[in-house]
Amino acid sequence: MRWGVEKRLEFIEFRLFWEGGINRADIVEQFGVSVPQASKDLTLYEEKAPGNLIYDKSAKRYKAADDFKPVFMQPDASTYLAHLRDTNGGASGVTEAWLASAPAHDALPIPHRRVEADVLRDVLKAVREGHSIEVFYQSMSANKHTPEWRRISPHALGSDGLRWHIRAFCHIDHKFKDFILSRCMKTRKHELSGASANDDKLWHDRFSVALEPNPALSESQRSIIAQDYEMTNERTEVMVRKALLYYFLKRLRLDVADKLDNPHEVPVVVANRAAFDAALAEAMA
Amino acid sequence: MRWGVEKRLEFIEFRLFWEGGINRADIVEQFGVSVPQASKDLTLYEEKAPGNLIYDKSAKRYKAADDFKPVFMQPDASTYLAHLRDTNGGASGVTEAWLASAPAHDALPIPHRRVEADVLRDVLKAVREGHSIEVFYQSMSANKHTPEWRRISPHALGSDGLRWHIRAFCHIDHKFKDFILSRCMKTRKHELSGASANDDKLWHDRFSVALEPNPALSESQRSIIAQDYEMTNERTEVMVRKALLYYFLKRLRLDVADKLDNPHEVPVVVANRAAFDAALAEAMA
DNA sequence: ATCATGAGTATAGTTTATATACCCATCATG
DNA sequence: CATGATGGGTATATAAACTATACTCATGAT
Repeated sequence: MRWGVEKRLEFIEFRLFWEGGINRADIVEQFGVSVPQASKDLTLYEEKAPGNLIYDKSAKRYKAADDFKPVFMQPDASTYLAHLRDTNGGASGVTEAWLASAPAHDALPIPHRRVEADVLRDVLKAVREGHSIEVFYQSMSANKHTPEWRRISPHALGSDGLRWHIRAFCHIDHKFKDFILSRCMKTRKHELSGASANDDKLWHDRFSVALEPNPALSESQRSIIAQDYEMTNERTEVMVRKALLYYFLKRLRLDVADKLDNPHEVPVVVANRAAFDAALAEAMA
Repeated sequence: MRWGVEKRLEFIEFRLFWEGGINRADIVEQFGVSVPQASKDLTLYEEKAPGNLIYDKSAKRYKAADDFKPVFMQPDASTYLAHLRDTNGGASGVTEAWLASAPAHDALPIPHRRVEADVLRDVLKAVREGHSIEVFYQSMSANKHTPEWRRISPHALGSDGLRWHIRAFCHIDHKFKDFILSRCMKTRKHELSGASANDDKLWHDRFSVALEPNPALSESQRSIIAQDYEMTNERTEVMVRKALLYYFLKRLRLDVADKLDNPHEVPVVVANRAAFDAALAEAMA
């Protein structure tokens, strides 16, 4: 089956499963095919997935059968929720919007900072070809009050969940550091690299964070958490690069959770806290 | 032009722009077309976007021209980064992986909890059709030690950035509350709704959070921040539903930033803090 | 010198899709 | 209760897209 046809059948199934129904017009809108072709697609879908499709003459709409069994996709809640998030801001549009009758919804507005496409593109090129590069960078350290040109040898990108940064060898400070992408104003001057990616020890070394359900919760609550996080013996290990450990601490509020948050807001805590703190100290040195 | 063709041209352009080059084989792999068709696509791309494409005979690879000008997509860093994030866990696969020569990268592992597709599907149905529904829910409040059936009238979905919850009228507590999706084990018994979505005042009311660059930063740093966040007079307003205000506080660490974090980690702070606290108190009542 | 690789092209034939036209069932409306 | 609007189905002829196959060319590695 051709790629386009497959996609349309997948779309039909997506709509049936998540929104309960579909019309020819939906297919026409989404893919720009003709009305007869949309008819054929629905007929074809019925052939490939017999019994999933029921035409409700009264509602004038195809509906999903009660015993609907997906064959073109795995029913996955996180996929649907990702579509939902994408319809929210309307900005990025990574996924095509496959949702028609989405529920009322809202995601927390995260004020996000713009990354220049040309900057990212040039950084990617430098990583790919093993170059060093100069970035016009606004540092946030106290003694840097204006942006300045800095030569770096980038080798990877990292994300703390809210924004991406470049992992690079800094030719000024002579060590590997993080450079936040949105603070790179422009780039110039590709040259030979000043360091090997292999030497970035903190990037390659990982610390195994042991998580356990918050002991302040009831036994039943803990077991639910353990189940949700797919723990064994109420324990799970998350491997985190040492270069990302600090962000992990902050993002999951591990530094303040026990003091400031209610236990029911803190499903999991770090079980190997001493080792964690030691690894963090190493990473911050 | 047919939808499938358009998508392939878009793909060609994406690869050229972000990865600097493309081969016929890439198109064949991605879309399952024949080799001659991939050739035709490249020829067609050259027609539609003259001058963008340069064949490097030595490298045996099409490369992006120096003066490359996208015509099938807007060059958008966040789209690329979303692709990048998707290749990370490998789990969801919202976007098709369009990246071949992605840089080394890693996103902070956020331990995430599984949402049952059937639960979400049933909740969506209830929202769509204005039903109430029973969910087998593990509450985290101290006195609820085991999951129990609760009747709710859901009307919307909300996200705090880390996980989604249902916004619903609770038939036990007789008020609107949040029900975290991953803690809904199963659903049953659709009935008539117990409340109108319009009555959920905290959902519909929004508070305008005023953000300003952290005053602890230098003037230059503040002006950079102001520019990044597209502020005018070093101010920007973010409208947040009162029902999400508490999450906003926690996620952006607004409750602890001034005490525990270094100024350079906290680009923005709340400018209308008194009003913010009042709104928050109202929302938590 | 030979071969593998990646690309281009030509031909014949198939699949997919369009445009157009006409038919049917349901339901709301006058 | 006729009427029309809506949503769907189907038939035909035609056009576009795509495949399979086969052969050619240029480059660079062995």
